[in-house]
Amino acid sequence: MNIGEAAKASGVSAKMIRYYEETGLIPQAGRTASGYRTYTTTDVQMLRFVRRARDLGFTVERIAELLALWRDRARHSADVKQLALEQIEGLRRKIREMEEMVATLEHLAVGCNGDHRPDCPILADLEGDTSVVVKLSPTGQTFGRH
Amino acid sequence: MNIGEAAKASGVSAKMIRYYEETGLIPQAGRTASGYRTYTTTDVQMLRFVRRARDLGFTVERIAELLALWRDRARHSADVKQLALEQIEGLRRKIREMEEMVATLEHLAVGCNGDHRPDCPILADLEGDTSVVVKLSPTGQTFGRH
DNA sequence: CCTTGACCTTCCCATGATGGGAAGCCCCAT
DNA sequence: ATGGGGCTTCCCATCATGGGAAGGTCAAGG
Repeated sequence: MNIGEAAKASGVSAKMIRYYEETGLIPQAGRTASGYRTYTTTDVQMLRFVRRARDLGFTVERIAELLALWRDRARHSADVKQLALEQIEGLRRKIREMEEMVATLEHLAVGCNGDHRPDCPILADLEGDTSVVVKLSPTGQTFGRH
Repeated sequence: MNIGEAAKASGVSAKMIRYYEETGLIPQAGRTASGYRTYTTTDVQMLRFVRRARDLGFTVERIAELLALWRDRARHSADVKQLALEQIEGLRRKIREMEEMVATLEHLAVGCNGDHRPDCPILADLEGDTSVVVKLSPTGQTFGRH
């Protein structure tokens, strides 16, 4: 099948399929006499694999490792699990960072009247050197002033 | 003061200060006769403002709006609050997405032995068309199979 | 058989925020 | 006056993705 069909069947855009091939994430596709790329159902399965891994937030670099393990029949499931756990770790770290941002913003927003007057603790905080950074305790309670 | 000092005082790298100036986020700095950029304490305050807003995850585009409000003495605090609430909204959305990824990965990881054997539900899921996507209910419980 | 429209190819450019590095000028202290 | 560190501009790279142009290909219908 052509790249367009493979794209539809895998959920990966034709643009990205070419990019993945160019960067070596996936092997070079077969070609027709006239130069069109051709894809087998196995190729589409691999593309779906990549797509799903992207949906789970893996970087292309990580996906290359996952694909290598996928192809390796003598793999150790421990290695796969390791990658998954590291991914969870990384996601959790980013989540925590963003939760801290949310907590700080909420803290500032509740103090803001939100009316026609100009006074606003949000701007005051951004401006001043008495910035509030709300840290999250493990219990989810907020505290701190910095 | 020179750009290096301003960078140290504001926490924004010299590279980024030039970039912000070039893209119009901040006004063009003054120059010495020989072409060096010069910064006043007011400029540094503005740079700190930008820095803090970045720390809260605002995009440069949003920060431009915040700076405009900051400079506008006739602003309505409602507009500032609006920006903050939208920012919270956006962060929450991303957090939710990542939490779903984490939930799915954890679900898959607990089913993986993590030993020397090759069998691994993580790869099986990525590969197959019986992919598990764990959706998060409002109570934090997990359910669903897709 | 030829046209038409949809598809494919490669190549270049852009995103957003950041950093690296080179070539060349400037400033200050010794 | 010399040396080292700071400044200038300019170009390139990141990461994953999309847009678009110029040109070749394929299949269906007149």
